[in-house]
Amino acid sequence: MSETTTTHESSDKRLLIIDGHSMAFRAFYALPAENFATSTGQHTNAVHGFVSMLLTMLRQQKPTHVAVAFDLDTPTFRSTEYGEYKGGRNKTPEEFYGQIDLIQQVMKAMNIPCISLDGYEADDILATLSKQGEAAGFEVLVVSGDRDAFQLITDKTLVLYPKKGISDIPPMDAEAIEAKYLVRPERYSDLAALVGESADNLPGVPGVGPKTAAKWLNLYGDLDGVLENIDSIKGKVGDSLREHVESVKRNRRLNQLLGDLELPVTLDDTELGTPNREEIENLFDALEFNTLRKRLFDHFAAAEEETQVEVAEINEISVASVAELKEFLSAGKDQRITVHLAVVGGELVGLALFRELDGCWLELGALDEPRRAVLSEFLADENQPKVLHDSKAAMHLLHQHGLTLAGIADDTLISAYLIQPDRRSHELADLVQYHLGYALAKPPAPKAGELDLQLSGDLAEPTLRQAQAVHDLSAYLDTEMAQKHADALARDMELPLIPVLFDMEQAGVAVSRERLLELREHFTTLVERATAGAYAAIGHEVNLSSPKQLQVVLFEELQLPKTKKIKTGYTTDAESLQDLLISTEHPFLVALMEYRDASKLRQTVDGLLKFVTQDGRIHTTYAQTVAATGRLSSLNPNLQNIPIRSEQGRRIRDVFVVGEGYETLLTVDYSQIEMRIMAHLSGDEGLIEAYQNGEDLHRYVGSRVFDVAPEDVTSEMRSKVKAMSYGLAYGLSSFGLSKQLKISVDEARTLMKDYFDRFGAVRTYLRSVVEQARRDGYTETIFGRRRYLPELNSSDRNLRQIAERAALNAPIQGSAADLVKIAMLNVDRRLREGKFSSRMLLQVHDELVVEIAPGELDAVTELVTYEMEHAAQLRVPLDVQPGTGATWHDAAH
DNA sequence: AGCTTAGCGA
DNA sequence: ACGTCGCTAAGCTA
Repeated sequence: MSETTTTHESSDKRLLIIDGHSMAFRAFYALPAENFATSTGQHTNAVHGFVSMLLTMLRQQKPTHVAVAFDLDTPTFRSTEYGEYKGGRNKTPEEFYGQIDLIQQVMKAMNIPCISLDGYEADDILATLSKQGEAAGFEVLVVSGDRDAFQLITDKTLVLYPKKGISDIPPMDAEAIEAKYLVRPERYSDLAALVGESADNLPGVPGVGPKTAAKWLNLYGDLDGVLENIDSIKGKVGDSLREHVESVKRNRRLNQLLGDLELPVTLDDTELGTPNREEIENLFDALEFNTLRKRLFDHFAAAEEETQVEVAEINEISVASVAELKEFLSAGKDQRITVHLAVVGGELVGLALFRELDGCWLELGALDEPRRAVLSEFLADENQPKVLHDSKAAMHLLHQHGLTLAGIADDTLISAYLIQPDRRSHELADLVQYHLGYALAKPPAPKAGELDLQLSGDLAEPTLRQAQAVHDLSAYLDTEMAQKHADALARDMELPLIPVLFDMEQAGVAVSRERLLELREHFTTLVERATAGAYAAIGHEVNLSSPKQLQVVLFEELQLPKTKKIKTGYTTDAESLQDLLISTEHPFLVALMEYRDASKLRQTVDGLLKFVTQDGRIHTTYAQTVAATGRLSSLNPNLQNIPIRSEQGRRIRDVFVVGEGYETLLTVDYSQIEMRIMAHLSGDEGLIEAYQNGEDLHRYVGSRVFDVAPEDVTSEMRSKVKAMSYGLAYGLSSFGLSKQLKISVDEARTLMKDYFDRFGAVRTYLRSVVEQARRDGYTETIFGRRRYLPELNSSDRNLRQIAERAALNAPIQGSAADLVKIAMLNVDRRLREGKFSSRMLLQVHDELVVEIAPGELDAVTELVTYEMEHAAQLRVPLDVQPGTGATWHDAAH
């Protein structure tokens, strides 16, 4: 019997349900009627807009099933109960007549079912279909301009609610509703009943707006609760509510959508097929739709070929004059504009701007001053939302040309990462292929050494194509993010962090080149000394950096005992060398280990020297979309792995110095952040109490595990429980613990049992994390960052166990990463608000390094300490330790 | 160019 | 087989 494993990455069935009248009206008002009429005088703007919008959604959302619901003119149970229902609406414009019928004809030709039901409204059909879809395992998208649809929002159902026009239709999920109306979607109808809905001619309680209604609902649970407690509501609004209670009850009856209707179609009937070509041809001939005809057939031709998705034509707009450029940019006011840079050999040469189907190309070298000024203002305008792929890199490139980038509304690199944090690459072309299903052409690469003057012209088309791809990806990934509840994380954490990281990278950290050179000499001397010693010990030369050659020396020449097996023979790693030294005391091993240590440190110093720039500083790059747990990583160079543990290694930290014009360096780091998160997540009373009482955690745990008084915990006991406590967060086994502590497996097992006997909630928590992740397909941090681990259900035991350890660790490491990011955002905000000149330079997972401007030390220390301690309210206090000094080493404590 | 081994950090 | 997440360098093989 075969078993299908469910993937949680994305559902393969997606149902798109459209409120036909609602969207037809949107389209009607978005396009001028006078521009869309056939030669016989039939207006077609609503039809055109509707079909265009539908095609855009098919392209962006890729539904597998589609249906359109329409109201009928006949009375509904609502108008029967309440004669004035939807009364008072303006008369339907004359130009609208006949267009609904035409839309239905197009739908029929496209083999998309139109559903109406006598006595009910389209909204009830949406409700019924979304319920059916959810039950059948679909991801459901409801397209409606009617707020009543919000009550349908669930984990699996989103509402696409048009903001304005037909191009900006953001997905609304529970978080979005809550942010806007302060109640969960399931309470939205209660709120609407109190507030009233003018579009339906349902008057609410006078004097009661969304804020008051939300306050009541959150106080009493729901509308029934409000009505039960109606007499305890004081003041004028209370009187008003009591006076209008009957209309509230009526409103609630009327705005409840019916999800259990008998429909004339089944879900299977809504499966998206191919259009009837002949019918479409005839219909579009009559409607005089030609560009739309091509778009429609291109779309379905591509869908049919599967691998070959046709991409919409780009309407390239000339921006040769200031007026044209202004026009392009202002036509998109309040609308997101995608910006994509063309880079040749690391140099910015031009950029493409794109919105919907319109795009323009600007070559930087050919830009006159007036247009440059317009572009510069556009890019820097915080209130002009922009969409990019890798906006931090773009900020650096633009900065080199004196341009500032702000107003980043979306970054597809971030979106793709939040949806699939385990993916190693999020390159644009890969994402387009994976999510949108077509191959994005690469811009022509320049021939080595020659800068072709024609090249810039050749770049316009591919760069516009890339901009279009970013635009389409953004729409698709935004929906995916909403579905996976990553939208708030993007909006409130990752996107705001981009400019903060940019500033840190731009600032860099000052280093003493002199000390680096001294250290290089020093470590070189040590390397040479160790090398000579090693050669002397064996009587000949050998490449001490070659594990392969070392294996020959150790295991053949010297006949030392074999170490742990690896692919290429036997390992020569530090731990094994140490073991060999203990058992054989061979002098070669001493020299080899000294060589390893010294050459590693020299290599670190050499690496740093390569990255010192003209300003005497090192500018690392933070990768925001690499670590699957949500951490940042640092590269070119990596400043998150500068040695600290060994005495010799620590000396490297002295080369990182306070910059000219600044007073000192401040470092602030979290104390035991991951253990505190473990205490919070597990809710273990013992751990929580220990932290709340400010005890030495490892001593406290040691006293419980070994059943002795805290003062009798020996340093050996303490280090054992410390290793165990940390190991637990990584999925440590008793075997691993025994190896680490060099004790027997039995002893390790007993140790763990004693630990869990005293801190049972930790075991319960760790088990529940894996269980939950196996069930849902993902783990989640305190702040809702998910990591998808499909291999928890793998039949390969090895893969499964790796995934289990990742599942144990991800919420802990990830929550810590979230906390630090929140702290960084708040520190950055307050440094700017307070007009401080001090600036954040480095983040090392649980530590922030700040360069302090003269006179600001006390205030900034206080500020950073406060924001790190208050990044979130956990069940245990967050403790941080500040330190200051002229070098990174001196600032550490 | 890509893999393997090694070692540094949280 | 046996603890998570990263980055870089060197040797070696292709």
